[in-house]
Amino acid sequence: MTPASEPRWLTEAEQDAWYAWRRMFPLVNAEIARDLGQDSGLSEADYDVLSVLGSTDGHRMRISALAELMQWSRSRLSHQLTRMEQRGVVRREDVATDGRGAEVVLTAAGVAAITDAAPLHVESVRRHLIDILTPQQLQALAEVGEVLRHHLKAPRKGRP
Amino acid sequence: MTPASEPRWLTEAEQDAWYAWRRMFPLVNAEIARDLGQDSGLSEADYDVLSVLGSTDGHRMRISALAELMQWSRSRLSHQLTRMEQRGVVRREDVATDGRGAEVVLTAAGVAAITDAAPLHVESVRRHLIDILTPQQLQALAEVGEVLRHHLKAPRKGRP
DNA sequence: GCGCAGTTGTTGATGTGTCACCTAATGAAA
DNA sequence: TTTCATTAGGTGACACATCAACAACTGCGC
Repeated sequence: MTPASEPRWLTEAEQDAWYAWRRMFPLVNAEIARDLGQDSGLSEADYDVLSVLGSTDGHRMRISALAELMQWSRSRLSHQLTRMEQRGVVRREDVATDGRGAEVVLTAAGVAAITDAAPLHVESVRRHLIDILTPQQLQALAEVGEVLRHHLKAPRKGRP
Repeated sequence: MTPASEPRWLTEAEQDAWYAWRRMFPLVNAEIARDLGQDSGLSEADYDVLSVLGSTDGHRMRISALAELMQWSRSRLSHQLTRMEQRGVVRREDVATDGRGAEVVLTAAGVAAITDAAPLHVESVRRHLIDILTPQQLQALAEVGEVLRHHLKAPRKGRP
């Protein structure tokens, strides 16, 4: 087989972007996750599930649909729902039209949890991210996210 | 106690930035981590430790210094080093000047692992992030990282 | 020297994500 | 109807991160 050619190492500017990328996300998210735990006793995973369910009508959703919407594996969601079910914030229900399927439903406690948590969480996100950046910087983030998401769906070329 | 005032919900533009933030990082990093595992049999944590040690002279470092440099807890690093030591890529050594202390040293296998992995990893990072974005977007990322990192060290104001 | 607070590094328990594998049900083809 | 590939969802083993607790050692004040 042919020997690998010398790789294109990162330039100074590229390294800056790469290190920023690697560092900023875990740091900021850790702050937000810490707030969420202290303020509301929820993990980020808890919050994400609750907030999606909270914005559906009937506060319910087919499990596989929820997994796809959140871009989670079914396995991960199943484990997460088991934990949340034990804590009483969601409930599983069989669905009549498909014997294999199941739905998740928010319990009253679940509705209360997300209703209480949401305002505090928004403030936390503002404090640690949104209010720190300029509108231009926020727009740049959204733009980068758009480009990357688009590229994931349709990669320009496969592995060399 | 006083009732909480209505929170400042996110505007459309702010939501775009927030969703981009939440989604792009895990997705892109999962791609890069997957490449790393397939190409080199390493986790991201493995790679980070190996690459830091590989760029020190003597291929060795005091454990607490390594933890601080990587912004890891000592506990996390200790567990990680135990796993890596079992796989033979690093070795722990007592340090003479301080009976409490210890150093990590790359083994020959460790040097080979990082030497082999680095070029493939750079290509992967280019493929999934760097080469997709324009120089302006890369600079924006670096700038945002800088602002956020600076803010973490000196928050403008405490919790209201 | 003696006592003691602080540091270094490790360990075990717990919670979570991933992977491979499993069962049950579906729907379509033979 | 019988077969069979596919789909929905769950389970158990493992890898990893975090937390609290711990032992060993240091270096300072006395």
